[in-house]
Amino acid sequence: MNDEALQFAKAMADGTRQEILRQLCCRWLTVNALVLALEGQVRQPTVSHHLGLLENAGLVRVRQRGRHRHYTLNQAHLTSCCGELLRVYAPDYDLAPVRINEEERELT
Amino acid sequence: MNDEALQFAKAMADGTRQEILRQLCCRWLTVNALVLALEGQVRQPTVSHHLGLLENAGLVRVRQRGRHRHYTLNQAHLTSCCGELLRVYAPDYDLAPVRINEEERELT
DNA sequence: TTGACATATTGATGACCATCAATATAATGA
DNA sequence: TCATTATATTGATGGTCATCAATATGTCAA
Repeated sequence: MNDEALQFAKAMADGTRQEILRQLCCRWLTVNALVLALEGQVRQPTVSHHLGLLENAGLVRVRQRGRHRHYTLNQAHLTSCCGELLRVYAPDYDLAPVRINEEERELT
Repeated sequence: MNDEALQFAKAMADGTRQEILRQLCCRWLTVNALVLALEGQVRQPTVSHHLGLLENAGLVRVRQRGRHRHYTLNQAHLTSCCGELLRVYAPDYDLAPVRINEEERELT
C-alpha cells in the first residue's frame, strides 16, 4: 500500500493545518508566535496538536532554542509527496518538481 | 482562502478513495466493475458515495452509456491541484508538471 | 531552589464522515 | 406495460478527529 501519499493527504486535509503551513512557509516561528499569527482562530493546545501531527508527517521541521521551539515548513518533503501523488495518479504527466533555490534558510 | 487545495486534500485523505483512483487510472470502469475490482473491500453504495465525492472534487470524469456510468481518473485536474499545492507550499521549488502524453484516452 | 514562561499532554465533547442495509430512481429489453 | 439491471439516495451507526480547559513537563533566570 501507498502509505506516504495517504499520510500526506490526511495531514493536508484540514483548514487550520493548511493555515499553519502557510504561516510557516519560508520562516521559523515559535508556537506562541504561531498562535498569535493565527489571530485567535485556535488556542495553543490545538496548535501544538497540529504541529505534532505535521511533524510526524514530516511536513515541518523543529529546532529547540532554550525553552522555545521553532517550527518551519519542510518544502522538500512536501514537494516529494506531491511528486509521489503525481507519479501514482498522473502517469501521463511529467513530474518531479525540482529545487531552484539552493541555499538553505536557517534560524538567525 | 485557498479552497481548491483543501477540497483536493480532503478528497485524497481516505484509503478507499485512493484505491478507487488507482483502479480508475488510465481506464474507464462502471460502478459495478469497480466494486468487483475492489474485491469485497466495500459495497456498492459506499463506492457510489466515494465516486460522487470524487466527481464533486473534479478528480474523476463520468460518461453515461445506457444504464451504465463509466468513471475514469481525471489526471489533468489532479496535476493542477498538485501544482497549486507546490505553488503555495513550496515556492522555493520549480513546479508546474506538464502533460507529456498528448492524445486523450476515450471510451471505446 | 524558586518562580515565571513556553510548550506538551490529558481527558472530555461535539462534529464530521465512512460504511452498510434497505430502498428509490432510472434505463433497458421483452 | 412489466421485469430486470445499474446506480443513487436515505437513514442509522460507529469511528475518527478537531477543539478546548485544565494540567503537566520542561527550561531558564535570579
